[in-house]
Amino acid sequence: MVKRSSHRTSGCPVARPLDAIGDGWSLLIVRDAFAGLRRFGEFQKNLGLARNILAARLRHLVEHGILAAVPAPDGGAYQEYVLTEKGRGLFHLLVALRQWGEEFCFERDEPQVQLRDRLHRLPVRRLELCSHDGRLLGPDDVVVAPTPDRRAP
Amino acid sequence: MVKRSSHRTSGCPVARPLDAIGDGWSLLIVRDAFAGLRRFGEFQKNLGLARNILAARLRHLVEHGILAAVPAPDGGAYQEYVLTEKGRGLFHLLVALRQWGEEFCFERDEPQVQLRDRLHRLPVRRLELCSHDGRLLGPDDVVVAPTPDRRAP
DNA sequence: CGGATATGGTTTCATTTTACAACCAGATTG
DNA sequence: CAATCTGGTTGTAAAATGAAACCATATCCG
Repeated sequence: MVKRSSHRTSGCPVARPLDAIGDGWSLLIVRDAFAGLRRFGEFQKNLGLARNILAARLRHLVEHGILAAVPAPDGGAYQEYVLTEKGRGLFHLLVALRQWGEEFCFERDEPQVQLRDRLHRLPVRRLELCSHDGRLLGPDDVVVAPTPDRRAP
Repeated sequence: MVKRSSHRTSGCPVARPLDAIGDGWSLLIVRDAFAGLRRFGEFQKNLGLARNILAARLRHLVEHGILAAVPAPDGGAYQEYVLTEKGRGLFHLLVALRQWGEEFCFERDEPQVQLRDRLHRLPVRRLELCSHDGRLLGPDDVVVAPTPDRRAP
């Protein structure tokens, strides 16, 4: 083998993120971070993965700027892992994963959980992709095209 | 080692999908399937991955009901791989991945592509998560709660 | 103070997965 | 009927994964 293949140099914005979050654990760590978990032990207990793997994943997520290791919130001697702006940007991705899981990965008679609006405690809508003028868009309604030059002047 | 850990039995709808699409290639295959690719050779050439890995991934995606291997569209001797309903359900997930990649995985001066409305060729909006009554929701505006019993009567 | 225990990892080693390359079989082409 | 294209299936080596053992600090408890 030569090395696990990297998508760093791909020009496709679907491919590049997979280096950072394209494994079986990273997104679950991020999910737990959204849920408020911060400490190594909390993640380890909640996810049940091997500690060396968790350490490697946390390091990886920190390197990719998704989590930040902050030194000590309450004067404790250890560090905590908190979501960065980039990490919080994964919210819609997690919601998409969740809604797809809800719809396609459970039998009808299985107990399940759902996302609700914190204010009224009612189920949220499905994610929506809209055109500039507000029409709902599906797979056949979009095309990919070059982004206009964004270089600083 | 015992076996790569599975999330099949997890009750969390974020975790379960990762067995099906939680690796570095599956989502790219699905992306290409959305783009209209169907044949083994097309995927292989476009993705540049090893043929045995592609064969394994395609088999895996078919087993999970994301792709279907249809026998022969034009009387050809080989099969083609097409998205199922479940596979098409991954649209929003791919869009979320794409938008996150666009925003956080490119330098300002890199050439890039974006998603546009096919009708007017204008950039699409960001994905939106809305409450039942249409308010835009962020990470702090939602909670998870048990889904009411959905068993058939 | 001194030992027990909790926390946050790293190390070791066996197993699995990934990747590349070579090979093979059936269909198509010349 | 030989060459070649398509769609795979073997090898084989490197790398990732996972369980358990180990280690270094901190904190608790008597």
